[in-house]
Amino acid sequence: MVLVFRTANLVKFPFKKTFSAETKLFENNFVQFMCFSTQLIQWYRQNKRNLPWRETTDPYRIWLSEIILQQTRVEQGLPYFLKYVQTYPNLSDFAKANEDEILKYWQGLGYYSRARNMLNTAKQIIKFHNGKFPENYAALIQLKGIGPYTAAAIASFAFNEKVAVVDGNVFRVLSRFLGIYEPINNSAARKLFTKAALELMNKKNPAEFNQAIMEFGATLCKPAKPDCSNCPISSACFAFSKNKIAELPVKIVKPIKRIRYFNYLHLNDSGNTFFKKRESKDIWQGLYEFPLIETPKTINQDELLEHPDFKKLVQKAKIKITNWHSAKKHILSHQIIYARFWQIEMVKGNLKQDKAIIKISEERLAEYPVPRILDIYLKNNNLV
DNA sequence: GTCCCGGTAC
DNA sequence: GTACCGGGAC
Repeated sequence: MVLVFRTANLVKFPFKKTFSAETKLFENNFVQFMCFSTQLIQWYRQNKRNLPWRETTDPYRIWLSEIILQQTRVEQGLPYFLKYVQTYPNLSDFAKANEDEILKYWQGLGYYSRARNMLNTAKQIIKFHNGKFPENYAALIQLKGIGPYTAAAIASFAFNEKVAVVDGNVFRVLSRFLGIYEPINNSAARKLFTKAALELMNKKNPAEFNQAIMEFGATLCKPAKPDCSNCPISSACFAFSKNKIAELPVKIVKPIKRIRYFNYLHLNDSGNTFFKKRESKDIWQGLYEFPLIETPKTINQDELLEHPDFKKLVQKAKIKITNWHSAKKHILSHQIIYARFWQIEMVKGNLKQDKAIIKISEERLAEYPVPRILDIYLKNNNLV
């Protein structure tokens, strides 16, 4: 399907923000994206799912649906919506409910603060707004549980206010279509995308435009495997034309920092110490380190002595903790390791027989490959 | 099993 | 910036 753009509908690329160099080129070639709104709405009318909250302009029901749909897929949220509407047909019914009741119906949906906030907000509206739902974005966003997205959704769907919804779908659709490389999990992104969405919006029908762009993102311009072959605007789409669909939207990857506590046993057995090669599917595979006891949190001397792994290792040998160090922080791309080195004197007896643990002279420590954090420790203690 | 997705409150 | 949650894709 070829998209025919009418010159009369063109507007200038409305953003000062510099996009990628490619976007600039794209801008020259495809200023035609102005039929975006028309095309999208046309697509929406032909492809929309029939959903109960689309049959109403009752702000209460729209609010209910929008809160339920936060962080939630339509298919999962739908039965909850029906249950709530049936049980509480209007706001005052809802406001009279108690929290247990509301939460019971919410059970399984997750993010339970949404339900608690809803009850709170319902009561607020009864008390401070004479039971009448606030009718504009500014008033809506004051309410608990209603942020920028939900305020825009209610304001446009129920009252046709000219405000753009910016949810995950909108980020995706616009970043792909316009070639916006601003990372969507940056604080600057919302402003930029809100501006973009507002520029593209059909101001005569904000409600339908907002519905359309989100439905489009949810069912066609999906995060993975978007259905570009059936897309009515692919010919004007930056990502499609430049084969950049997979890289948009841009998201800053924030590695999850797993926090771990390592207790390294620097044993001294008359000039010898012990090393163990790391074999498991974990960090530092193949490197050597002191016998390690990993704990879920930081531990003190008594806790170390009582630790089952420690007891298993030492068994009946007589030992003495001669020194310990405060935990050293070691940051990897995806983990934070707090490593504490315990210096322990073997007074009498031997460690548990363990083929993996090798006994080595402290003079020869330098011959073994060790993780950075161990290397630093050994250097600090003049051992390498 | 692991990874990815997603609005708001604080 | 991080906690809150469950589901779907792989």
